[in-house]
Amino acid sequence: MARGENRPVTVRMIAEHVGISPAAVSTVLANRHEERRLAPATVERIRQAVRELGYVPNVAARRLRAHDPEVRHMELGILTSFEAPLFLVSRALRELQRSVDQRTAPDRRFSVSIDMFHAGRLREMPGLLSASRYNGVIISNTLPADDAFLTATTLPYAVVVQGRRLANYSCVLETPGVGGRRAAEMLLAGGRRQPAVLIPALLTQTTADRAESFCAAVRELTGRDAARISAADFTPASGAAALRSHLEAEPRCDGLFAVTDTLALGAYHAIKAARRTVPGDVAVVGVGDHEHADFFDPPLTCVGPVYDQVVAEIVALLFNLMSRRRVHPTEVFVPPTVARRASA
Amino acid sequence: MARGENRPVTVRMIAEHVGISPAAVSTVLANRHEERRLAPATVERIRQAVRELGYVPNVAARRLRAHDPEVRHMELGILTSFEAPLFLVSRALRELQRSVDQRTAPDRRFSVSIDMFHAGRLREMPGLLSASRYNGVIISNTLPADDAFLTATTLPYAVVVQGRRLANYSCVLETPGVGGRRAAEMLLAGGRRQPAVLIPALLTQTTADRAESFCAAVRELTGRDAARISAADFTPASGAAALRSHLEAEPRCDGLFAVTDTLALGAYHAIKAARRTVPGDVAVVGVGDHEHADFFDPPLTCVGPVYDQVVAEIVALLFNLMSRRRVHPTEVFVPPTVARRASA
DNA sequence: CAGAAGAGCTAAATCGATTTAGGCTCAAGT
DNA sequence: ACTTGAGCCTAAATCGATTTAGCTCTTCTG
Repeated sequence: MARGENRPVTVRMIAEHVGISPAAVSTVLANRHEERRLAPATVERIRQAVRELGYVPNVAARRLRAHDPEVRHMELGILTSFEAPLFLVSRALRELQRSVDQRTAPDRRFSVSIDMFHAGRLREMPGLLSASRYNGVIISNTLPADDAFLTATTLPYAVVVQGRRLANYSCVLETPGVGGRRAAEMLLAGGRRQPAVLIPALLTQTTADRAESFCAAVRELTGRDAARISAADFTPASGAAALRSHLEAEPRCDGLFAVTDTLALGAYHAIKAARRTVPGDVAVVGVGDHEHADFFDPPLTCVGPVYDQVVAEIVALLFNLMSRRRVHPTEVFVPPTVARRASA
Repeated sequence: MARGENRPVTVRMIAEHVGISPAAVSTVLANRHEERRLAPATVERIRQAVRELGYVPNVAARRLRAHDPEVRHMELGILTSFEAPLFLVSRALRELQRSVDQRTAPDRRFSVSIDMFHAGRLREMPGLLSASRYNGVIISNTLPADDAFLTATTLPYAVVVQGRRLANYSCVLETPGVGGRRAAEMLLAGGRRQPAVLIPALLTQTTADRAESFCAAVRELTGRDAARISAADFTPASGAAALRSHLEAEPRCDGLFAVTDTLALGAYHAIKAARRTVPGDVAVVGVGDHEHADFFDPPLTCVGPVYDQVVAEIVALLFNLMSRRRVHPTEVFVPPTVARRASA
């Protein structure tokens, strides 16, 4: 395997290698050699060369040439991190697809895809800066490092950021300062005296805000500080581990705000393992408008924005940006609501 | 909004509209008019025209022109249906990304994205047939209609199909005929006399096989037929509803094989709502190597292939196909294993 | 007033693949 | 001997955007 000097293999290179025209190579690659009557021997030589040289088609070139010039094609993407739960993203995608299906016309088509980056390393995403991949994107689940990168950059296409405020970007997010407060109020109104918040080590802006507003509200309403329990990541396992330690250190803990549903699942496990009950011994409030929260045992009381509404706002904004009907960055806030179930 | 005769707006059209060269328009679009010293008035006229005409850049053209000719770019996709749970897909994506990160070199980059289709309507996916979107794809969660479409077609790029056998495609799937049998054996060995299987209305091939092999094994081992409980879809809610009816009609039901984890979650709910216990009154076996199954209450015993192994096989196959080291379709079977937990 | 400097813009090549129209050879038919 | 046709292949245009090299005109300098 030679490296370095070997540029990507093109149709032209194959043609030269075989001593034939690019047209013939293209014909074979498209499997149209029969109708175009290429000699079987030639076809074989071309195929051989294709294999030997390790040809990989350039999809951009193919698309450019192949597309119907009557149809305009819009490429939309949802960018999220590998580390984030895909669940919300899939709802966003579904909703985006719905909007897009409505707008699809004979002369107007859309492609929607999900792309993922490693949390905190959005800047390394290939093609992010080049405007050569998307007509518009939704960016979600960024960490502060990603936010800093975005703020320092201007992406040359339509962007809507979900779940955080960023200078110069259009953003859709939960009204800040409210979610955590609602959770705190619920727990305290339920007579809990030792409320704690369970958070992952890496916080997105919205998650951090939830934790902050929770702690602020607890302090304001009780004069004491809420415990902050830090889990290694978002998984139930790390949530369970973190809560287990906490319950040992602080046995009087009687109320919990878990900032993701996966952490809440782990928390349930730890609470039950410690032979306590939800909500009898420990009340739990989760986050979001989770489609499975009803099936937690007990069903999980949640605080969060109605997700469909968030997505609808995002999609509307994105299309306005792409059509340039809106030029300046806009912030849209969706207030969190409480879905009262059995856990608090 | 005129329709029909209006072809997509190109840079050239804007240039003609303004009475200037395409180069100038391109300069403005790239926001490089300062360094290239375009007159502010001209810039404004161009911007105006861009807005008026509703210009949408052609990303394929941009990419073709913009890319570094030293670097070969491979586009990989994971195709799955909107209706399927995204959870497994996200693991596949993560694993694919890992492989891809390893293979990334200065002269070799990859893009990986998830694309979704409506279950049963894969054929409507734009760009599927044209070879102008992907260098290689993994197709997952297809329904019989999609399978039929695929069998009748030859996609002009590397394809690996997950979870079903299709003529002329390379496939990776759970060893057929085994998973359901294991589930049946476990339930029967646990002394269950009235085992049932809970399935969604729309069955993928693997899911259907699990249900079949379960029923076959029950019949073989007991001489009686297992009950088939059909849920409207994959959601916990529909699983709960279906099982509720079943428990009313068939109160002696004491063992359940739920073919997806979401259905199992719904099943737990219905069983508890009927004031029965898992596994005391009803033992439950789920499917897969689910990262959250440990945190179900009680933890869910599962039958299924080790998912990481499945993904590893898929990725290996895909790369072999793309490099043309393997030309003929191959089938890879991954045997299901049992993860024994508390529910059965 | 010649020449330089700069402002403002354009022509044309280019990215990689596809496809249309047509060219050349040789054999068969008249 | 001349046409016809089949077989096999090529030249060149094309998709839409970007960029380099360079052109023209004005203004300023010495």
